[in-house]
Amino acid sequence: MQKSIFSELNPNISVSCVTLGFSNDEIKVLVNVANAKKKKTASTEFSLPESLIQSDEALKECAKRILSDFTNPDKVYFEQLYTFGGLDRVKKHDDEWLRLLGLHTDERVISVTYFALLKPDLFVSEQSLFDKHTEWISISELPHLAFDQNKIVEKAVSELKKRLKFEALGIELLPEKFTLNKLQILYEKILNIEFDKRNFRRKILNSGLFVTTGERQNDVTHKPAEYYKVDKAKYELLRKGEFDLSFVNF
Amino acid sequence: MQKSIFSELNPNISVSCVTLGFSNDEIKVLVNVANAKKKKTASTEFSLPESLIQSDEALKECAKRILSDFTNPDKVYFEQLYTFGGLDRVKKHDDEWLRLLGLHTDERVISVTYFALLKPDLFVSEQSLFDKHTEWISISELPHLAFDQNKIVEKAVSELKKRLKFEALGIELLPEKFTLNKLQILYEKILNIEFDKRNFRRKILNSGLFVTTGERQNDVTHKPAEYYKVDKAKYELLRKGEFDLSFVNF
DNA sequence: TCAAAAGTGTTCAAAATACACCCATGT
DNA sequence: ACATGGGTGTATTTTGAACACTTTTGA
Repeated sequence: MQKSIFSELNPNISVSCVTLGFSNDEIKVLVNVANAKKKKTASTEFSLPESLIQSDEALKECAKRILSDFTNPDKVYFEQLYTFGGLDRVKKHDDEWLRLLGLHTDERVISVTYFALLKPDLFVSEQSLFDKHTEWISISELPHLAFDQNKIVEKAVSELKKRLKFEALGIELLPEKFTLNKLQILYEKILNIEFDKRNFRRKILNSGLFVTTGERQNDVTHKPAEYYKVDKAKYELLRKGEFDLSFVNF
Repeated sequence: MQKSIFSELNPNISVSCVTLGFSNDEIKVLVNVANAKKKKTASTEFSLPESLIQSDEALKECAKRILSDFTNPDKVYFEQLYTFGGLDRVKKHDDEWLRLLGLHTDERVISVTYFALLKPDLFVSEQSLFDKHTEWISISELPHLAFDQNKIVEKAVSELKKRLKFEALGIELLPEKFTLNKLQILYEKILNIEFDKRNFRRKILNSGLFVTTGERQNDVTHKPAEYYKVDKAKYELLRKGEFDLSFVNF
């Protein structure tokens, strides 16, 4: 962050982003690592990307600014999650982070959190992440994060879970084209349950939300799977509440 | 509000409350009326109860302080809804309201909104509400509210709708004892659909969440209905996610 | 005896679940 | 030829939806 931005920051309001992704069949979250260039120790400090808000900046713009560090915020699904505003938050803060953020322990800070879902093609490269001290960490092995951020991540994951059923939100984590098997694994990882392959496929296809691309895998050492994509028109209707997925019960 | 409180207010953060109730078989919302003592005109100003936050006050405490004007905040169900933080909000503000709140049009304000569900026995009297310039208004005939508050009310109602199915949240709007018919009307008004009486009763009773009190209506000019109540233990589990209502599909 | 709401069961259609084998590909 | 994941159908059970009459009370 440049000094010129710092000078306009509102010291009472910050925005944090929980960014979720799906790679190697795992749901992952993007975190900053304080001492990424040293080797990780018990005291390695992980934290969510965040920033104080600028005086003339809408909350949503602030979230975009944070996301723009590692993706194209205009192509990413994100929305507001929750606002944390207890008085005890600041006292729990790690001094190093406070300094990084330009905060004083005697100021009350409310944190507006956003959650973002990244399709794999919007990932920045691992090298670029490394340069930024940023890493993908699987939510099943999440370390302790700064402040009360573990709660925030939990909330984001539980929101994703809730909205998978009626809004099929999980597809925001998949590339444009995907096999039904990847989709099933995604659902299984988010919901933490396993599905029967035949029943899963039937329900998915009956929903009418997915259509085949006609393309198939190649260079795989087994029967190549067909690639599917989302029916964009139906997905739009679904997000607007004008299309009902409720007959598909996972 | 006293001056001593004003002096500690943070001018950038406000809290608003959407308070919902159920009376005369209608879902209602509690609003402040600017000129309650004059007769209502097209220019009558309605708005949600709100306040700037005090510098040393948690968001939740601020919501409680607002609610305490017309109910006992310790006995009321309430939770955070959404945070509005666009830059255009202030410019839309009505000057009179700005003055009441002690705001300046050139300050950015983010509004953290809460929604509260009041059981009928926690209502303050109509007279007391009148003295406070506060009224219950049916959500089906909601007038224009100040700022962007109509959106906030819509969001609260849609949250209630979403969570009726899996968390049975609607019962926070009912008294301790209620007939299954009242429960059905409540569900119908929230979801805006009608149910078959027999199917509704079967599903409700199969859910295991409701138990009979053994008491019946008296002084009614028809067959007296049985009073039911919530099985508190199961309701607790439900709220914690450890009890599943998903087999009851409304 | 009338009006008004309470309470109660069955039938039919749709959806969920459980379950096992053959297929296409690269090596 | 084999290892790997892809792809398919049926039978059973469970759940949802539609539907109409009798009961109890106060006036």
